[in-house]
Amino acid sequence: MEETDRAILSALADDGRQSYTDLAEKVGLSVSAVHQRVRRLEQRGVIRGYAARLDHEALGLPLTAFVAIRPIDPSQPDDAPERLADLPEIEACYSVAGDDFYLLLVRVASPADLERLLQEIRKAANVATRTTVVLSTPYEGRPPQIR
Amino acid sequence: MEETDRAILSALADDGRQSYTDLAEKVGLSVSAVHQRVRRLEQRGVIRGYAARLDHEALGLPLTAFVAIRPIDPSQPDDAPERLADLPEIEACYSVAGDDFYLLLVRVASPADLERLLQEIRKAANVATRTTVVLSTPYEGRPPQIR
DNA sequence: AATGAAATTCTCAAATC
DNA sequence: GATTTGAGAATTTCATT
Repeated sequence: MEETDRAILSALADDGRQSYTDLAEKVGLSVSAVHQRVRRLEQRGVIRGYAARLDHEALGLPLTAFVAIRPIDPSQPDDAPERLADLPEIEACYSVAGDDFYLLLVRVASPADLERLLQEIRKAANVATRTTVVLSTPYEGRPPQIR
Repeated sequence: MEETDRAILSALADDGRQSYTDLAEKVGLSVSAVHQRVRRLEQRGVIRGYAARLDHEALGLPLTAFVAIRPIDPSQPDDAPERLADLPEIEACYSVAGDDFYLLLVRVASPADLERLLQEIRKAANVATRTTVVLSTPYEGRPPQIR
């Protein structure tokens, strides 16, 4: 990874909607050179896309939790991620080493909604759940180390 | 939250860099009406910003882990998040209910780097760590439920 | 990687519903 | 109060050097 590309990626991680004009000034290249580099980073898959960063609280989803899940019957096929994929409260699903099989990151409006979601998760994937409620989020979504 | 705003937020969560022209077509309004709504959503803090979604593997950070931390000495002031804030491998820090105090999401290049990072975390914040390695990520960063 | 030019988009005013 | 129209400014995009 080259110096200029790193600068471009850092700038776009911080503000994904800034103009190529601004980007060009920051990295010290012409607009078209920056444009070409961004195109290449997109095509190489280093940049996977762009997303608005939305405020969960403002969207009415102030409650975040981690839900560790484990199959009730470990002999059954393990297709929990697919079975849970259309529950929109689930932001992420990680397959993990250790006692549990998957770790889910979920966002809900209230404890009542969390209770309902946990029931849905257990039913949909035939799993036991262990939930860790998030009390506050000192920081989240920080840009990855670019080197 | 109004129907049109929800459509705008969904579209921008999916592609944060699309033009107002495209957005306007999707939500069935004029370009300037969409522009004004987006401005308002930004000012209200519903849209907190825009970010490029970067590929950790392409950036040379193929190893993800969750690190639960707990103070060695619970009588000391609890300022772990600030003490850990300048470790760039830490993408997120959640304060959680339960046995642990904080849950960190970290990205590193290798098991050796994870080992080094854990030592740094323990030293910087005077904490014990319990680490859960992520084996794969069925999905991550899905858009929040917008209603 | 830079230049230059055409096509598109952004931005903001005033007018309209 | 929200949306549309219209026009000038800025940006994106691409061919050429």
